[in-house]
Amino acid sequence: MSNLSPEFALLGLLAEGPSHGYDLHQRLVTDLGHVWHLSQSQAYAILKRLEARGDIKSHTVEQDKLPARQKLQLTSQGRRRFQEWLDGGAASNARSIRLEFLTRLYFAQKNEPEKMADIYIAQFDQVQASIQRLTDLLAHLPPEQEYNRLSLDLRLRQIHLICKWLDEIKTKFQIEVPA
Amino acid sequence: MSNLSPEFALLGLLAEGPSHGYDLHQRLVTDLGHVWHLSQSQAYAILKRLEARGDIKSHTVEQDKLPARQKLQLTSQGRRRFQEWLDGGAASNARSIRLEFLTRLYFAQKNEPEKMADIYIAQFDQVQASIQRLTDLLAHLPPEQEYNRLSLDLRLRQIHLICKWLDEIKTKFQIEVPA
DNA sequence: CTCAATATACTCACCCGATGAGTATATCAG
DNA sequence: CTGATATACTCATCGGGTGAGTATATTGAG
Repeated sequence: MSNLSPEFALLGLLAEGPSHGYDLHQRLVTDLGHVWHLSQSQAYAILKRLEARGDIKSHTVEQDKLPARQKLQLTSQGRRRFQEWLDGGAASNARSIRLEFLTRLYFAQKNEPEKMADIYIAQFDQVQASIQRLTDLLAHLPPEQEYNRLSLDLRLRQIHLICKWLDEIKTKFQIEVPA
Repeated sequence: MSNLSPEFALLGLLAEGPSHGYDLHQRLVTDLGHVWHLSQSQAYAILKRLEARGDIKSHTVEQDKLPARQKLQLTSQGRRRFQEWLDGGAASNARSIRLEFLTRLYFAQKNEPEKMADIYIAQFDQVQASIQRLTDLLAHLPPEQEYNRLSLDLRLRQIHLICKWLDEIKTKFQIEVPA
């Protein structure tokens, strides 16, 4: 998968009730516009793909005066895929943590706040694993590889930074983590 | 452009002398494999595009035993484009700084070390501008936009981190910056 | 000696991400 | 009444990225 588009964010918005492309795009921009940057046309493209995959189904609704809409609904498969994404994974690099973790938290807070702790913990564990992986890589990197070293070094520090940021999020949302 | 592929890295390697796809890919992986992650097929795809654009020209060279090669050379346009990239721009977000700035520095150190300071300064200035931009955005963000705020906040901190990292690079390479 | 792994060199089919422009109608403010 | 903004969606085009396939040559382990 290694999915870095707001595909699941759209699925999640649609999980709150049937809607249509224009509206989903608007809502995503309003609520998560500084998380995901999504053009209108790209939103439609993703929705089309989701429909082709069977996560969404659509039918045309005529309107009195405005152009017809494609009313979209989640299929049960789509709902399952969204739940699996929400419960299942955790992102592993800086960018995808910012995007995916925040999106997971957003939907959890809205719909099932009791899940926030699980999401937090899964992400925290993943971050620890990344620190381990990058530290090992750095330790075994031949010393003459200066530029590779600088790159890995920055990545490692970025992950450490995310650790601190996660900790503040834990406090902010009063997430209880078992010792 | 907002180009986030190792296009210019390939151009830069070719600037050191005519070569062919397989070799360029190998060298990129060896020297900058933890900066750019580039599959072989993607390397060929980029080279093809560069040829279509007229930055590269190729001709077939038969070999005794091994498969024929497409020998690649920079055109004068390609050389110019590479120089413009090297001298011209500076990346503005965390990821592209890691990728592009390090790549610029790599080629400068190899071929024209006196340029390192200019590249450093251009990047530093760009980072200051990003800090300004993100700080302003955050200041004007409505307080109810929690998730947008968290995202911008992380981005801002990442840029601050890069500031420190840049400073260490300055020391490491003994770059002299006028006050 | 032989066979399998590795190296050389490149191609192809496919999908996803992203932009920018275009289309058409409706409403609202000045 | 006119021009900006909102509603609603389409299309062409490009670039990024994967995974598998093709074909031959060399090397090394048993």
